[in-house]
Amino acid sequence: MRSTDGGGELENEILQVVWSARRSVTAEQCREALSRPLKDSTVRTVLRRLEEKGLVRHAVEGRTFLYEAVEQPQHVAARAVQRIVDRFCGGSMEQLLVGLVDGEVVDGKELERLAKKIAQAKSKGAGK
Amino acid sequence: MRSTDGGGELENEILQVVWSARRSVTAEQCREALSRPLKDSTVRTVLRRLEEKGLVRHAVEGRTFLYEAVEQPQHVAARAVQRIVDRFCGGSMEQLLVGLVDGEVVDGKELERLAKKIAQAKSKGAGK
DNA sequence: TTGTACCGCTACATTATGTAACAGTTTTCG
DNA sequence: CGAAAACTGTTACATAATGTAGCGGTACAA
Repeated sequence: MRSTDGGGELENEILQVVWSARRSVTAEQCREALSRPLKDSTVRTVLRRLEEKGLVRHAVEGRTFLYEAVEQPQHVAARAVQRIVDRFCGGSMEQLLVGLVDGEVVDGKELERLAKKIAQAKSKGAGK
Repeated sequence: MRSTDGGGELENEILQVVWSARRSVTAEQCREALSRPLKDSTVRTVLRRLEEKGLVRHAVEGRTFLYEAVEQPQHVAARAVQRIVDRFCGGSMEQLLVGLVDGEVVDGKELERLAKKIAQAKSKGAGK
């Protein structure tokens, strides 16, 4: 296995479904939530793979598997970004940010505003 | 082809070599720069694939191919981050930043400091 | 002219991913 | 009770990306 990311497109779609569920979902519910009509075995296979990757886990309710996400999407995103920083920015978060602004992925001023906002929220919310 | 990223490990290593070169490199120079002993045909194949992905280009000097990077690593990183934001953060850069701070990939204060620094540098350096 | 240095093309194994069939086991309903 | 339904476990197979090379052709150097 290459990474602990969402990997392929279908895996990603199903992961989104799991995340969008208030609490947990069954394979069948996932299947219904998808746009394309896929066989239930297909959905179950993908869910199993996501579980192997540690992205979802399941509990057993009666005979049914109830899947739920292990991490919040932002955390998965954070880990992915960490890898990017390591791979392409020599581990420098600053270089990444410069690249983001430079590549117009985010506006400089906007980035500053968000950073300030987040830092404040962080300091206020008493470090757990 | 799945993406325009660095893809696999070897592709990434070779891409790093190209980036680390002051100007351009030959397949042979790449090969020498790698830790593992690989056949030159292997290195050339990977360079060709990187070129197909638009990550490097080559010029011909005499009979030799001189490879150079098309984009700066930060730009490739920026594109990768954009995809992550789309996939895992509903397109919200703010959510990503929150995730980064929350996941301790970067400290809140540090992020703020960097953002400020970058915004300033940006405004000063007159719009390109 | 004979290596050598290089390139173009082809090949092949492994892994990730999409997609599904089938078999086995409980419930459930007529 | 017996068959259909609902679920899971297992296995399969095709396509793509990637790692890793082999070979054959050609131009250039000694």
